[in-house]
Amino acid sequence: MRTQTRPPSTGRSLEHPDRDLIRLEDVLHALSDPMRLQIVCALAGSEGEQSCSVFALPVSKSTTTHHFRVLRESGVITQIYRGTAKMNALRRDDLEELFPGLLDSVLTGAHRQAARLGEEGR
Amino acid sequence: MRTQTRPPSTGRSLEHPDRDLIRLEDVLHALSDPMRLQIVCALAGSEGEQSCSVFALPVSKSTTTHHFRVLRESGVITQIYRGTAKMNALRRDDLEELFPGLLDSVLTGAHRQAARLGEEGR
DNA sequence: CGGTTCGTACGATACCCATCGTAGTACGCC
DNA sequence: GGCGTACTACGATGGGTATCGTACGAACCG
Repeated sequence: MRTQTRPPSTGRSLEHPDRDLIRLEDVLHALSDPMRLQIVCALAGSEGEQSCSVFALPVSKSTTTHHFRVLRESGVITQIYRGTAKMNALRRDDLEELFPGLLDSVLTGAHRQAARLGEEGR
Repeated sequence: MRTQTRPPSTGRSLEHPDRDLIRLEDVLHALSDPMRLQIVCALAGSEGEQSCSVFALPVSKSTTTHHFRVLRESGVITQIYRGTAKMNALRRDDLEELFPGLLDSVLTGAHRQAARLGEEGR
């Protein structure tokens, strides 16, 4: 893996809940928004970190920031600044430890639903 | 199974979404409320139907009605009138068909979280 | 340094929703 | 018929939240 070109994280830091403080209700709520579910599916489909801007969501930048914050504060993703970009990654291990199988079943369900609705249900 | 003493359903009917119209976002939203998650856990713990009143939720009757309606309209439970009571049951088969493993992982996650938080996290 | 890119902060807005109380309906039973 | 139980309908209320635009900050590049 080519990690040598990845810029180091910068001074700015972001609050993340400790694993033991992640609550199932908050995770479910975070995933219950179509926009955020789409983000999570995209993150799961690509290994490693993705910047906020690669998703091209059909909402304003402010709204995008809002959704990523909800995902981070609920414990679904980690975020870190690298240069001007903010990189996002799923907290797969933490979620699997706390709620075994949950993330996978949500991702599978989302995938099946997209197929069932003919991709129009976005 | 003793079904002979169960009163038949009465004339009043209730709207339920067809299986194919159940949406993952709606299910996740329904489950993201602590009160409703508690209801679902209780329903899962007891086989068959349960009336609305056996749960003794710490909210008013109107609010209880509201939560059961959200669960029904999102496709998580079925409801049917039997005499004066309204009986509730999980739509296990439909959910399993649409979103395999989802309900089980949520239930398991809720159970583990309750244990982790020492039952105080209700 | 100046410009560009990426993301944030803040206020506004409109909508959603969890909660309640009160009044009412449906059903079973006496 | 009259009563009690179980649940509903409706309106109100307060808090949450998805959305936007605008103005700002932080880092990189030339």
